[in-house]
Amino acid sequence: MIHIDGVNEMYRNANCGELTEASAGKKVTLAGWVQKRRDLGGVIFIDLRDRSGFVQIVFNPQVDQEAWKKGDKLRSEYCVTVTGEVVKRDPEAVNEKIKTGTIEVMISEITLLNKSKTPPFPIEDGIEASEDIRLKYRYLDLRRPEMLETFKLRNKITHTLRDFLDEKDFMDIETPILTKSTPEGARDYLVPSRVHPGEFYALPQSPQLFKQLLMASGIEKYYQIARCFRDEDLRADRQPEFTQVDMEMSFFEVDKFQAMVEEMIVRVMKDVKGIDIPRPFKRLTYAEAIDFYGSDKPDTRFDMRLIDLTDIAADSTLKVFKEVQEKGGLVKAINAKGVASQFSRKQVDEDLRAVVSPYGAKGLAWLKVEEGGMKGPIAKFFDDALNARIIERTNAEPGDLLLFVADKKKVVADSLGALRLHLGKLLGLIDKSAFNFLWVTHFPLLSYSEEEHRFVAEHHPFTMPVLEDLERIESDPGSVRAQSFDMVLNGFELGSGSERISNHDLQEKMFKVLGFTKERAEKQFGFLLDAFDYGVPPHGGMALGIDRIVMLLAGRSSLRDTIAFPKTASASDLLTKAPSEVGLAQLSELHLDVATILK
RNA sequence: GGAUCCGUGGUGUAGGGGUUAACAUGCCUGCCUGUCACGCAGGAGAUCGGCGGUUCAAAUCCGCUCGGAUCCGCCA
Repeated sequence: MIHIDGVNEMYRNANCGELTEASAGKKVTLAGWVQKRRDLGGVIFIDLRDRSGFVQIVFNPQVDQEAWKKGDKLRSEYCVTVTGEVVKRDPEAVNEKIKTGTIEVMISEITLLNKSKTPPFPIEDGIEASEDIRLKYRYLDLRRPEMLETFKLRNKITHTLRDFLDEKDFMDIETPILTKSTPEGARDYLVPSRVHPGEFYALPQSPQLFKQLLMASGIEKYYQIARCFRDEDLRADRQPEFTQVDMEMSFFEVDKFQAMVEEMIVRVMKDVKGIDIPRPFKRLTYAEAIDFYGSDKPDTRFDMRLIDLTDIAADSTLKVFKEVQEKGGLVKAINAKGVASQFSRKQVDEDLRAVVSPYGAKGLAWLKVEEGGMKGPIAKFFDDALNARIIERTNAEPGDLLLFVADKKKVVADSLGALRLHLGKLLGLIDKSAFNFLWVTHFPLLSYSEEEHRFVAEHHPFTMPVLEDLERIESDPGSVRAQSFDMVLNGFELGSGSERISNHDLQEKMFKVLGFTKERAEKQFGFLLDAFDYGVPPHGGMALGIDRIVMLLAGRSSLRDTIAFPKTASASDLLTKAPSEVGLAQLSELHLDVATILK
């Protein structure tokens, strides 16, 4: 695992974790860190760790008095190189719990390379140290085997991706980090220009424009493992800088491209996890995903679909149910099978309601299905005929718990979607070993922004509309679907792709629909429109988030565990203490000091 | 921008108006030649995140603040 090729043979000619009985009798030189010391007074045992694992080394005064004396001084995380003979352990001394437990190394020579302070937390798996301590001493945290394994996994994933894309004739091309700010979409990180007072570069949210320009350049197939930057608030699965495998190709055919991406994912899953993922992947349209699961990135490892009961609810005597329909809203429910007895009235009204309320749901109605009727505070609003219809629609049986939200479409989808996920986890309905890849296609091209009082691009402004919808782009922009697709894994969005607009006039029209003046479109994206005038091929592509892939394949719950030096929720780096203040001289040089700004 | 939770020896926790601030582990010293969560004996180590307030008395109650976590908004 660590290559033994003589490049550092003064320090090592074998790896700790790879020694086996086959090496018994050989003299080896190892280099690594003191994992654990067991000093029995005479003989001293030390677990010596390197990147490959660890092995027990033994200091015995009868083997070498000098080495034994030095061994007595070793402490946790001291960095050493040792030489000794590999010996097979006596049968009763074998430790079956460790990989190298049948052998040990009798040390005759030791060189202390560097001492260590006592580490703030033990360098081992499953530690309890809080995350801020781990991040402050990230270099120690990364020494822990489970962290090391995650980065080995990450390396294997990127390696496999590169190999695959290289086989498919994609060219790895770097695009600028200092680039142009395009305020559409996420907030940009800005970099002040020293040479151009008052002007700024932006760090790329993605290489989108450059990869499209590369298609205009005749590159035909491009990829990059690209760092992207977005100055938005963080989440457990969102960091301000993150890595994508970014792909774009000319003479683009959506289905063929998707098939290739599937092949790539299948390769990764096979090479990295040894798991066979069946193809083709499941597909849902955006509309179906929202309808069935209340989410555009549904976790399909369990079912529990959202069921539309708007029509039945409207026939009840419950006022809110009737009114919702008149206002264009929905009444939907999920059926939590067989768990009615697991939830007290209080648990539903408090615990489950707390799940839906952040999404704007004003209430969570519920019915417990019993033999011959329904039970619950709203049961009185439904007669037997309605109950029968509900039972039929929801496939309900005695013991089931039906949970209803009546509200605007978005609130119903968001809140029941969240409740579905919550219950899936709580009730153990999720097969944690499953990897459910899913395509979600045909997102809306545009969505109305209440804040900006205009339509904004759902994906980005370069996405090709579904051609048959195009006639409605001015009359009913919200109904136009996009030639876009997301890849979803176990409820996480891994990435988005689309066919791009490659026509000057259509791109101009899109900018117009998005509320750009001709001048602003020209100023911000003129270079792209110009490029479209020189025989740009039809093209498209997608980008997949590497950090999230690593997170899911490594079974971690935080993106931070997949990034060597991540940021906290407030976007700071606890190790380097970035961001930090800078001096006046530096600001002045960048024309950012108060005096210059006021001038 | 908003909500919730957390902050006590190096680390992880307990305590919750007056305590010698408890426990585990780690650390140090001594003893120990077959341990592998080594063992045994002893020891050091905490102004309870910071500031302010209430009180005779604050680690404990209140306010603000800093830091961390999760979520909503936000994330083309």
